[in-house]
Amino acid sequence: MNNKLFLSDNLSGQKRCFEPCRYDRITIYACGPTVYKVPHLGNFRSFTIFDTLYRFLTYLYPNVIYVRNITDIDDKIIDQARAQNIDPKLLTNSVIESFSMYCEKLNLLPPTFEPKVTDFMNEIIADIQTLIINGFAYEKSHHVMFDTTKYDDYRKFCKDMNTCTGARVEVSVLKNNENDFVLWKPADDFGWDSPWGYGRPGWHIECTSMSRKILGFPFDIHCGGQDLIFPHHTNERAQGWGLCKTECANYWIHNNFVNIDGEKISKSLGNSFDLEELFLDYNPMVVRLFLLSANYKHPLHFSSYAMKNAENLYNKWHRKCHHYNIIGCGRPLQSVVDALSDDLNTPLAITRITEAINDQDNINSQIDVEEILASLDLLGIKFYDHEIDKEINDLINKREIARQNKDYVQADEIRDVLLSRNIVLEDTKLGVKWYKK
RNA sequence: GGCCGAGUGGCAGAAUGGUUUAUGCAGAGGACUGCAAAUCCUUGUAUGUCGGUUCGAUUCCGGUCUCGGCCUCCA
Repeated sequence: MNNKLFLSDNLSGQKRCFEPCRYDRITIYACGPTVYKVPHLGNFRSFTIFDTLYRFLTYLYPNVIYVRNITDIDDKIIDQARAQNIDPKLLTNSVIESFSMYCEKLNLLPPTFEPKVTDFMNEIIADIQTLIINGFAYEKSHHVMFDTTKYDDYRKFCKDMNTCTGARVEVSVLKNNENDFVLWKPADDFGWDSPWGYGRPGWHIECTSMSRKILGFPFDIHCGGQDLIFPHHTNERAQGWGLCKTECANYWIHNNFVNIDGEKISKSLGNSFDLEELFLDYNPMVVRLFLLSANYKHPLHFSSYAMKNAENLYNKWHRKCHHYNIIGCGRPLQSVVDALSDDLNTPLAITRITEAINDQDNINSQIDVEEILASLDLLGIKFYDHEIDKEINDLINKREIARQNKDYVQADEIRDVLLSRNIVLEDTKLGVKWYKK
């Protein structure tokens, strides 16, 4: 492997050279959505970043297994379903459908596995039993709690974090220790039978059971939003250790948030908005480019100005490249590979692509065009398909005839018609070019 | 209160112990165009603050200020 990949591992707090467990089987797990509501732009930043990581790992290694789960049982799902007076399954299916549609629009590759929690209930129950047997969990009033004092390394993620004085914590009487957390809890309805009664799993055990079953411990990379560091990933480590006496993952990657008006976008803050609204104004590829325009560890500020920036850049790329529809051949630019190798530096990769595109000589060279297109593919950026092109090209040809006849009225009419469909024309010495606004 | 992260031009956002600090957008002037658009050429503006290390720091270290995040809902 010529290119060494460096990743900021949050557990060690250091940027480390990536050494996979096995070169022939790279394993990566990303915490996916809880489907009580369609994920918002901030959620999709995470999925887009890890999709890009998946794409890059796939470029570097022959076989990459990418797992992104779907949490389809949870208190919020129950609450939301009750509020709408519908079956939770109906709710989750509908949200999953929208989620999949947005994933497709944003050109997120399907993960190798996309497990649902409800399909892993046997594994979850078995894992909780194992934790009890191994002495890491205790049963109390039909609950099963994880005993955090049994795991010496519990605080590695959050070192000296004071968990007591934060005010938001109410220590339940069920807990033997303040950090203990729920593995299983009783449920009135929407539950499963278990040795501890009818109930459902706590939030953290599901990812442990699914990742262990599908990937095995330790797998290579565990990723998610930075709000998951504590408690979710902290507790996953504890559970993994309790089950297997091993780390569950070798690298922990966390992305920063999308901010709007100086605050993170969040479902609970109520400042999130549906991607559908965004897609009315912007091409999904513009949204993807925006989401990759900042380093994943840094906050990304959402504004119409920032979106406009991304749109302008995308249009520029499109204008220069979309006529070269070459797919699946060529290697990406070395400069782009270098940028991504350094902790997935997507803003720098975007810069490198722009530099290459700005260099007219490159555009005249077929091989370099392929390099640019392969680089765009690494970032998951694509242009349009030929079907639409044909209709547009027909109109453009009609307008060219009008222009040759100096019938500028008709020529401008056609241009306006296309413009109303957000197609912008350019008359160049090499012919007419168009791009989509 | 504890812990973590971030402060770069009008905006977004990279990089770097050193003669000239990207890239894109926006601005100004010019070329080109049936009109445009795009493109090309020219062009101005920045490293929160105070110290320290150094021949030299925006970059390393320390203080400080500001902002954001986590502290059992969260990507």
